[in-house]
Amino acid sequence: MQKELPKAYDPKQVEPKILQFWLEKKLYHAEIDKTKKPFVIVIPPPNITGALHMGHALNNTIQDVIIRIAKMNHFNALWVPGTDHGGIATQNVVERLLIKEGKTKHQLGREKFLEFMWQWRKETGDTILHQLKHLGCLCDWERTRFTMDEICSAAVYKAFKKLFDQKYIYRGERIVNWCPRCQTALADIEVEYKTQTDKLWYIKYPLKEKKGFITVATVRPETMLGDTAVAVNPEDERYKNFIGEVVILPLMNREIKIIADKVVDPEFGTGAVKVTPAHDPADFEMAQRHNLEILKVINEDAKMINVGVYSGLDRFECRKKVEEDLNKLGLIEKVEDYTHNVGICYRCGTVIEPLTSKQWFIKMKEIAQKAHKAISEGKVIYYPEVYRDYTLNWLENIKDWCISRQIWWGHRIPIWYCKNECEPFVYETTPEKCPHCSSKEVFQDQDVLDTWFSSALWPFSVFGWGIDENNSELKYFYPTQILVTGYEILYLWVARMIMMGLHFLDEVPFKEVYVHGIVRDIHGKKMSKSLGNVIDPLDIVEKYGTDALRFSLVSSTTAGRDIHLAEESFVSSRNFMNKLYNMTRFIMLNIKEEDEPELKNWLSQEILHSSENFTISEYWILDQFQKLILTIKDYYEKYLLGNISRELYDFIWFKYCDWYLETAKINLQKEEKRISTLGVLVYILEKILKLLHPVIPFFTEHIYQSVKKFLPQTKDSILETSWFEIQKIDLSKHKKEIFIFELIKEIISEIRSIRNEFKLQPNIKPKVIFTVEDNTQEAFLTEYSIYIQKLSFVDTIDIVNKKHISFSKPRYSSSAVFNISKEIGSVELYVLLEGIIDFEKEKLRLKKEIEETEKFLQLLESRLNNSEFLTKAPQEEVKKIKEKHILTKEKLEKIKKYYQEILF
RNA sequence: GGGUGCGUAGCUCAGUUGGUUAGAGUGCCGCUUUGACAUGGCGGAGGUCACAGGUUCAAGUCCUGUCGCACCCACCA
Repeated sequence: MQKELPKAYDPKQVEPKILQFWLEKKLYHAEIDKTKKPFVIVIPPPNITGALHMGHALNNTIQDVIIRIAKMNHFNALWVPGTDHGGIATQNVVERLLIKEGKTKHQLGREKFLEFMWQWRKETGDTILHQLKHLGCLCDWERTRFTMDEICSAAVYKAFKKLFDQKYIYRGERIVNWCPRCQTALADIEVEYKTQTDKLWYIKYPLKEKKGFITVATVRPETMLGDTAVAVNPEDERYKNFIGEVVILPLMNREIKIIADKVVDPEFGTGAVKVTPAHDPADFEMAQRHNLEILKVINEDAKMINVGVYSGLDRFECRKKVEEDLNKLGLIEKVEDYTHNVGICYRCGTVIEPLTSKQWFIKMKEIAQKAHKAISEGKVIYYPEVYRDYTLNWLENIKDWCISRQIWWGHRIPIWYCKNECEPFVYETTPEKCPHCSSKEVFQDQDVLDTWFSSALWPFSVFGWGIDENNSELKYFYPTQILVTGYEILYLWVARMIMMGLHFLDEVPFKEVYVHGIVRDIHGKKMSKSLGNVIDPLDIVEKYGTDALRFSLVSSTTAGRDIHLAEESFVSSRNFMNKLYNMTRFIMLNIKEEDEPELKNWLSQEILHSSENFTISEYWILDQFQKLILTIKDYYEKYLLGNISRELYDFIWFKYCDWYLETAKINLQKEEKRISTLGVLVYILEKILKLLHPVIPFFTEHIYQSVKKFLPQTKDSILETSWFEIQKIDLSKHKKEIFIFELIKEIISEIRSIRNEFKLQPNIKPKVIFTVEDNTQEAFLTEYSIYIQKLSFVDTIDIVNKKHISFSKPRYSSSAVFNISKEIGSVELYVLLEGIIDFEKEKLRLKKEIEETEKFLQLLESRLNNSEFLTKAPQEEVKKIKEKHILTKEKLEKIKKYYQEILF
């Protein structure tokens, strides 16, 4: 390293070069290697409409951390990237573009529109992958897939064909959420609910055989035109005699039956409910159970049909008309206000019309059971665990999957119909003739598959399952190791991958699922353009650097919880990068050129492992480092990546820099200590870099390249080294040194505190006196007083052995007592403040200290007076409290005595 | 309506299996340009751990209830 090093770290200088280096070395690429265990992640493919947002940044950073750790743990790590065609969402985006150009998709027609889609996908579809590359993501770019590319489409076709042949796929007239504006069925998940207050109408339906009425309540009177029954609860005493009776449906004058069904809530309304199977999901189910007629009275444009004079009216106009007509007939018993949820289209806000239509479904029950079993047996492990139970619960209540969508963008359903109404058949391309009647007039289903159908196959479609299910890549890389995802697509996607993986390959698609939360703003609100609270990851990269972005994201995560992000977080991470940079800079600037061979020699001879001849701060930092490693190991096993980052931050900043580095400065002054001090500095630096690398890859790679020349064993890239190495140094014989350094730290903090309390300017260096009671104490204080002197900015340190010299307490001073250990006893510290301090302030300070100490003593005594504590608490605990009690008591007496003296 | 999670310093959050006087970042106050770093250093103020009970020698941590917030599922006329 040059002498002229900038004082601040500049990621913009570093990141492009490092990225280039990785790409050129192809460190991202993995091939089949039977000597190594594979560790595979498939990316949750981002939608091609997407520009990178914070959610992507989080999701992919986590994956990158995991894949880099795997690589550094010497697995054959592979991360497969790709994008998703995104169905409705993408079609919408492009449709809006077209509208801006004054075109609609209907004007263009299907073929032209799709051409436009593909063109668009070609131009903008991979933007997000480029952005991920710059985020440092170590995806195998040579394996980039797209859900509608040849490889993945082959899988879609094969899966569809198999499911069809196995009779899992069926076509059914089912009730779906229909958006009359968008003209398509919507998945349940695509329906939003809005709370609104409407009128609840109580309508009297005349009985046919008897006199009187049965009254039903509804908020949608127009649907009564499609009623095919009235239902009551079988247990409802009021209506027991009505079951089986026939009523005359007003306005339509149709006869409909009164049936009994236990879903009817006797508490609601009148306890009797009108049944409109074609326009209400619950009623539809009832109709299935009771074999009711399903009468469609509202069409796809939300206009009334099959209802005589009402036909052609809009559903809301019709509502008014029905109300009027019922009023005229005197059939409205009463009207109440009623607040309820109304389903609306998540895209346009139009009120959803549930209606029946022909859709393709997959029978899910059997397939779900296999998944349920596998998850219960622990074949898929969820982090955090709660998500396993959510998934199991969902699988238990699974419904058939509606896989047809009335849009154009997607995999067109490979079903063909024949003019002669033969059985529909599956054919991948255009068939020449109907296989049943050989008619040449065949036409393909108009619909496309739900976008999640191809997503569900993703973990194996990317390895070419669709083309050859026995290919060697699939055999080697499948099942994958871990899937990283947000909890919002646990059912839509994750559960379905598990089901499809088990169904087609008889193996779960991944062994582990890492579930993370959603990135929100600082107040917990979702980031959205309309709220104006979006933080763009690209802006953050620009301002603070990629590593700062990554570090903030990773260290903010805690097991499955949402992240509340504020820009300050990135400032803090940027500062940490700078701290890291300057800490390295300090070490580099202290290594002279002529030191290099000696230093390298020192590091290679593993003198370290002999665990002799270190200073106390070195024993201490090596001990702290050992503890850090064990903690990290523990966290890694539970994938607590946030905790790992926070631990590293604390260790580096508050231990390595604040304390060890400061003492190292002192040791570097001593010629005989120079090399060993530099040695320990570099030893820990190297290991820190490796541990940090998965989270902040650019910075660590950059520094590694500079540190390399001192290291005995190196690789081209830090990625090729080991993430994790248990330290081989045995520190068990040096507990005493470690303990002493802790004590020295305390003493230094105390003196600093006293300095601040009396507002001593830095140029004022007071004298400090320690009183000790024996030679042991004297010896160690003498040995280490240099640390105290330098780090707390004091002039001289006198050590008075009370055995030999009589000692009278200095008048103007501030004191403290340090309990070294039971064996060694305690030492007293006096900071001489004569001529410097305000005497009155000192009295107040002492008074406060006495109060605090008394309070603490009381606490300890109350414990020791508790006989049950003495017998039931662990012995160690009791012993600790006892020791503490004795020492505190001594301390209190001393302070009190001193306080008396100072009062004259 | 059913379920889950959360409520700890002004703000955002850590806090393992219950065990000394509850921590960090940020903000605030004071001191500080000393040869790694002012994107820094040192010190400080600030918390009845939502509330009420209970279990325990001991509860931020376990149990019950209440209130508040968020989300998931269902969407029942």
